[in-house]
Amino acid sequence: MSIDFTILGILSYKPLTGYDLKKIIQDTSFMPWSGNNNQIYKALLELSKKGYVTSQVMHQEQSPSKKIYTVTGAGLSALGEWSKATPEVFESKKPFLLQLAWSDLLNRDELAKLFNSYEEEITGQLLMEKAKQKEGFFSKGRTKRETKIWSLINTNIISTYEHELDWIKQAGKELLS
Amino acid sequence: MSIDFTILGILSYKPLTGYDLKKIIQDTSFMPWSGNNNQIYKALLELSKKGYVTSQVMHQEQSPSKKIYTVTGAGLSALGEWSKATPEVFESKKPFLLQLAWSDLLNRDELAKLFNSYEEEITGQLLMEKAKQKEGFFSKGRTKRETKIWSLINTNIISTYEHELDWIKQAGKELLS
DNA sequence: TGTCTCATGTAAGGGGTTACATGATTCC
DNA sequence: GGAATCATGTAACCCCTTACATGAGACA
Repeated sequence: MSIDFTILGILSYKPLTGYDLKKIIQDTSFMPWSGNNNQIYKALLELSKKGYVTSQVMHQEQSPSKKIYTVTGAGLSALGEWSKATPEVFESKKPFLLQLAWSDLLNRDELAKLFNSYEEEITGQLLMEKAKQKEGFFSKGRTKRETKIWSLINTNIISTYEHELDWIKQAGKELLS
Repeated sequence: MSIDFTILGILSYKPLTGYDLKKIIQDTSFMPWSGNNNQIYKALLELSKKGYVTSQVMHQEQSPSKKIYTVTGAGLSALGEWSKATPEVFESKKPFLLQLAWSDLLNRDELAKLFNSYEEEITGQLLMEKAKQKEGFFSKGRTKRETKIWSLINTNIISTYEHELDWIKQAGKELLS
């Protein structure tokens, strides 16, 4: 569902091709899609049918032809409506908690190894996120307020991983000391 | 995939019916499934085929017959192997961040309303989680260590929502002041 | 009378994933 | 020569979700 609004949102920033959208979605961590083609091209077709986007074919000599998609007035107002809707609460889906739940089967060393590898994974993820944000699409907005909003989003993501890191460190101390 | 191990894990605590599993999965927040029947009964069939669980039909006079599932040795060792695997990092899928990303379309009042309703939703969720944990399956383990592990899981969930609450309050101050 | 709990299952559909297909250019 | 990037699309599959179906007893 919301991949539609994600696409409309990105296009509201500027007209882009499906390929461009794919790249943005792929390396924006708070967009929960693989960014692989099937969905994007399918969604663009549907959005066209609904009149939320229009496309223009650009022939290029060197590269293959592009379809540049532009959001319409109807698309923008649909996006605005969606923005105002009551937000859903996220569900905390952490596969690690599931794994941890039955880890009393493991001995002390195995448990310690599990905790260490999770800590390493999170640390790595945190570094990646920080790197991404420097060059990512969501660094500088069109208005001051948008820049501020995007900075809040980035803060949320980073601090979520930092919070998890704190938790796993504390948990390790409590369990393994 | 991991619903299989989740089922094995729960059954490792004690033998149960599909119906019991459904209820536990439904009201355990870190198990990311609807807990609705299709998957559970299907998974139990597959687990039977693989020899990870066995079932015994119990006829009852007043209620419908039950199938009580018990985890086998093979099932337990599969569960143990899975527990040792390198944990995946969770992805922070928060629909609210997606909604926020294009909220520069909204005016100040609409934005304030959006922030308030998210804060309320999270507050409500936090209360629910705290209530759940008091009576939930994952309150007291079989061993001291298991009790400690489950308490760490519960702490993770609660503090994740608390962290989100802190963030939204701070974000509101920064954006709307 | 109607809804809730116990108890097991089926049907249909949606959303997402990976992999495949094509074809040109650029870079090592 | 082989891999990566640009660019659009298709095919197959998996996981999960909602809704439906049945049928009995309990409770208001």
